[in-house]
Parts: sequence; C-alpha cells; structure tokens
Amino acid sequence: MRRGREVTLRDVAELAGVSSRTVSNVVNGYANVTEHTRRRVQEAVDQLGYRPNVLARNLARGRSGQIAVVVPYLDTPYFSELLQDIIRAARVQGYNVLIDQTDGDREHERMLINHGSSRLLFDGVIFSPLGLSQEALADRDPDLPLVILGERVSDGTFDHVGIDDVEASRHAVEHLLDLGRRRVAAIGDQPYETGEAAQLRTRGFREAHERRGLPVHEDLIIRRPRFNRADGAEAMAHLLDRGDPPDAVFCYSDLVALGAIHTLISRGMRVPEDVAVIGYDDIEDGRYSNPTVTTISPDKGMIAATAVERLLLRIGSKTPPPGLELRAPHRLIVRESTAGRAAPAAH
Amino acid sequence: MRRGREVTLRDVAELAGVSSRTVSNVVNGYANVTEHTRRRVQEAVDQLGYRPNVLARNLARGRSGQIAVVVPYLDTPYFSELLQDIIRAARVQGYNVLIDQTDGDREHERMLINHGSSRLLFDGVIFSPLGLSQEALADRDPDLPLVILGERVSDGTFDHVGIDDVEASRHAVEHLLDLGRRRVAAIGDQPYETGEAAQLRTRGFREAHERRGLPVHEDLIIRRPRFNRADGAEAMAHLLDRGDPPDAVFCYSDLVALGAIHTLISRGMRVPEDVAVIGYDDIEDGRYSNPTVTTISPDKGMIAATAVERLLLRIGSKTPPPGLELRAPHRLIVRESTAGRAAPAAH
DNA sequence: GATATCCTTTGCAGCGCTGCAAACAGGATG
DNA sequence: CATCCTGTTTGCAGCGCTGCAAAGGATATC
Repeated sequence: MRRGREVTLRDVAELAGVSSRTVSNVVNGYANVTEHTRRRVQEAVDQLGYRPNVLARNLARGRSGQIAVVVPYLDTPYFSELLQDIIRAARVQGYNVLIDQTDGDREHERMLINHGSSRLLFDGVIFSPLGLSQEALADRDPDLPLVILGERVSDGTFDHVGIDDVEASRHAVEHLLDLGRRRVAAIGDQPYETGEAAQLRTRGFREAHERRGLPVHEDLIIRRPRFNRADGAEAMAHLLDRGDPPDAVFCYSDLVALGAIHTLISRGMRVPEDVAVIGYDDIEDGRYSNPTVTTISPDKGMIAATAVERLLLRIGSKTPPPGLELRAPHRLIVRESTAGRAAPAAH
Repeated sequence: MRRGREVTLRDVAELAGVSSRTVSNVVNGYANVTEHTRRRVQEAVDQLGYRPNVLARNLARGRSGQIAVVVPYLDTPYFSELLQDIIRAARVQGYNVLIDQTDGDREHERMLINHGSSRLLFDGVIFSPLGLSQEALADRDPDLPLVILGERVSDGTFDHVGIDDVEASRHAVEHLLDLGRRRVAAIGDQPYETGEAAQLRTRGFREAHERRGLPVHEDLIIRRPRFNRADGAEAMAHLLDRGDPPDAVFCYSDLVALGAIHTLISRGMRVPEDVAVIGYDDIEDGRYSNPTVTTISPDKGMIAATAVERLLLRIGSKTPPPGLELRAPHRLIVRESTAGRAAPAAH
C-alpha cells in the first residue's frame, strides 16, 4: 500500500549534510541550533517532503501523545458538547483525543481506567463515570494520570472537575419555589452506588425547600436509572398517572426535562402554566425546544479547559501533583418552561 | 511517573523458558503453537501481568491500529449518533477511533485528508466533508485509505457511503404535496462548491414537484450555509417576514426543522395546521420535540458498519480495491409536524 | 534406515525516532 | 598560549515489538 520507502530522518540528514540527530532537533524546534543549520535542514525537509513518523517518535519517547476521554454515551448532547471543547483544548497542546464510550457498563469503565488492555495507548484519561465504584477507583493503575468529571469526589490521587451540584440544584429548585410552586417533583434521583451526582442534586433539592421553610414532598422524588429523554417522559407519565400531580418539576438533566415536557404536552397540559419544568446542563436543544427550557448552565468551556490542563500537568510531572477539587461556575438560565412565553413576536 | 521498568515480552519469555518470538505468537493468537507451550506462556503472562506495548507493536507493524473519523461538528446530533455506531464497529475489529472536527474549515479538512501533519497516526480515514473541494480530493495522498460519508460521489479511489439523497428528498417532499400542501419551501440549499448534498436534496425537491405535476416555487428555496437550528430559525423568520408564507417546509436537516418550528411557534403559528414541517436525519431530538418531527431516517447503523468494513478492507489490502458507491436504505417517518397531534392520550 | 514433509520454535535485524553523554568548535579568560 | 566555558553537533544505543527465514523436531513415506 505504501509507495516504496517513506522519507526518514536519515534521508533528510544525508541531504542536508548533518547528523540525523540534528535534523530531529530542528524538526522538534529544540533550542541551540544555529540559524544556518536550521535553514539547511528545513530546506531538505521541504524538498523531500519529510513528515515525522509518530509511531517511532512515540516509542522512543515512551509517550503516545494521546489522551483518552471516556464518556458513558457519546450521543448525549451534554457529552458531545463537552467533548468538542476538550478536543479543542487538547489539540492546542499537541495532544490527540481518543474517545471511548462505556454505555454505562461498569466492567468496561473499570477496564478503561486501567489503560484498557494495552499499555501506552494513551498517556492519561479524562473520565466521566456513570457507575464507577469506589473500589474500581481504588485498585486502578496509580500511574495513569486521571481527571474525573462530574461526580466522585477526589481521593487525592486524581483531579476532579465539575460544578457545585448541590448549590446548582438548590438554585434551580429555589427558582421554582420562588415562582410560587409548592408541589415540586424531582426526576433523576439514584441510589448512592450508581449515582453520586444524582445524590448531590437531590441534596440540593432538599436544601432549597429547607431554606424556604417548605416541606419536601418525598413521594415526588422519582428515581430513574438514566438521564435521558425516555426516562424523563416515563417518569412524568408516572407522576401524572397517579393523580395529584406536581406543579413543577426539577429534572436532573435537560434531556429528562425535554422528555417530561413531551409527556406533559401530549397529555394536553400547559408548560409552565400547569407544570413548570427546569432542566440541567444547558444543551442546545433546550434553547430551541417548545417551550424553551429553563436550566442550570455549567461552564463547559472552563470544565474542558481545566480538565485538559490538569491532565497534561499530571502527565508531564515526575511526582504526581496533589489531587484537586476544581469547581467551574454555573448559571441559572430562565427560559419559557418556567417563565412562560412572551407574546408572539411582532416582528 | 511510570514505576520502574514495565514488563516486556522478553521478561515473559525468560520466565516461560521460550523465545520472545514465541511469546509474541501466543499473545497475538497466531496459529501453530502447541497447547503445552501456549499454557506455559499464558501462565507467565498472567503471573507478570504483562500487557503489550502498543507503541512498539505499532512501530514494528508499521500500522497504528487507529482510524480517524473526521466530522465538521461533533455536537451535531446526527454526527454524534453516527460516531457512536462507528466507534462500536471499529472496536469490534480491534481498531481505535481518533476523532477530529473541522468546524467546516476547508484548510483543516485538506490537511486531515493527508494524514494530518504526521505520518502513520492513523491507518485510514472516514471523512464527512463539508466544504471539501474536488481539487483537495484530487491531490490527496493516494495511499491513505479513505471512505467518504454523505456527499461527494466517488472518483474511484475511495468508497462513498450514504443514502440516496435525491430519492429521499423526493419522498419527503412528495409526502408534503400528498398532504395537499401547495406552497412548499425548502431550507438548506447551498451552492455546488460548498454543498453537494444540499444540491442533491434540492434536486429531489424539484423532482417531487415534477412527479406530481406541480410548479416549484423558486422563491421558496432558501439557501443557508449550515444545517443547524439557528439557520433554520432565521430562514423561517425570513420566510414569514416577507409575506405570503409557505404552507409546508422541507428542511435539509432535523436541526433546521427544529429551528424552523421554534420560529413558527414563537410567532403564534400552528404546526402542522398552518405550516407542515419535515426534517432529515432522524435525530433523537425530533422524537421528543413539540411537535415531534416528521423526517427522513437514514439507516445510521448500516452506514457506520459499511464505512468501517470498507475502510478496514482498504487498509488490509495490498492492491487498493475499486472505489464503490454504497447506498444505505432510508425511511420516511411520519410524526406530528406533518400529521398533527393525536388527541391527548387518555392514559 | 534414509529422505521428505510438516509443524513449531528460534534468532536476528530493524521499524524510525529520541535520550544521553561525549565530542567538538569558537570565544572569552587568565 | 593554555584553560575554561558555552553553545552546537554528533554517535550510539535502545524503546519493545514483529517480519522473515532458517533451524529444529517429530512424523510420514519410500
């Protein structure tokens, strides 16, 4: 397939009349090369159309120049939006991004956190776990630089980047309560083992009620295994079916909110008049849906940039830096699903 | 960072009392290894916790075991859904997937189609071009196995996988005409250079009118640079603002449709009573939006599987196979945005 | 019993690059 | 003029694996 032999460092060296090591120095932009030499080498490089062989470089360096990003589901807008930012940030640093989806499979997650089945494919991992257990984290390869997104507080051996879930959730629910809603449901709670983030959001839900001196309706806290549209739609149907429906719903993701709204509308209810809905994540869908979705907007750009920065720092340092808890800011964005629609635009 | 030396083939060989080449044979599952030897080696592997160093393997093999998938935008649901399927298909074959987004940048596309800036990072590319010119395709590295998705008919040196855009579009528009709509708009047309797919869809739009013996309203064909929500929303606003609005819209993507619907609803119009809307791609959003979106559903699973299969075949063959035109099937999925909403469910 | 045949195992070279340390050159310094 | 220093260039070994071809063993064939 490859035509003949490819141009190597040695070929360039020969043409330029220098050693191959010098060519390497030029190609990698190392200091201490005289302008004269640099020019000579550069000309030879251009003339031969030399391009470094990354495979050989990687082997010699002992690094792959790649990082892995592991997410549960690639087609979840929140993840794909975040991924986009991560790829950009990594590229700037000369790193390639290998993407893996676990489908929420715990065994798969466990494997990936240990370099997958082979060494050195990637130099570090940015991990967004779904069902990663404390134990899996504990007996992972301690030499693999790791940054975790979302849930799971750091144990000191890795960095954790996310927003303050409790506070963000509290803001969301306070918003609903401040609108005068008194039967607020929560969709997305999960048992501790499978969803630390969910737990934090439920905590925020409770705190909001406490702060406003209002009772939590325990029966309105609905557990759901995933944060997707289907779960949101089902959970909402469940809430409506059993009578005495809520007048507001705090959804643990925008997808859940979209699913819930879908059910409400198709049952002939009005959002937000009958039921106000608030989501979480600020995905693009929510900005164009009918109604548009009020949401908690985490600063994805900052999360991505911080995660990449910390990971590369980890990769580059001899002695592992301390595991940090890093908080990105978030905002409450009020849209139609809680505030109602403005009168049809005149223009 | 790495603790001491890692376990190598040689270490295993020593422990098992065989040559390192034999260990390699076992690890790679080559034939012609006696059961006895295999067991001995396997035990040594397990005992030492040996894991192959992919970097070294890649260099020795001259292949990276990775393929690149290049899409314009990662956060476009159509692409992320497709990507998900591609990753799965590649993984089954032992290939890793490197993801790249071009942001529709032509120079970036041009570079990636030529192995990026370095050799051997990936063994082949699945490319979903946005603005890739005929010339860029022509002077690409002919030795880099390539499969193109979507637009761009094959010139014989690569495979092209997609659905029949003309036919699919015709079906979509025939559906609108058959509902009795007579002023059908099209949103998403593009000049030939930048959007071959768009051109094909416009062709289908015309053919549908021809087949039904109806005139095309040329002024209702709206060009838009991208297939996203914002463009759909704007284009729809444009159509409404200038008076004599259409009674149906054929959108070149579901995102455009969602954007268009957003504008319609916010202007107080009813979908589909006042304006019927049909999309393209069958992304998940359209199944939960209000109203749900009638769409053309390409068989993404088949597109992904076919693309990967053809690419690996190309990578594996000494003499390049002929460039094929491969067609995946599509279906028209009728939902609320053209058929209207069923009465609110009793249950 | 000698030869051919097949299966299994081995040794070696080398993939193309970089780390390391030594060599070298050209000034500056004493 | 010898010595030291700094900046630049070089040589070599080796990253850990696989391709190749040959060697070794066991069995079949005449």
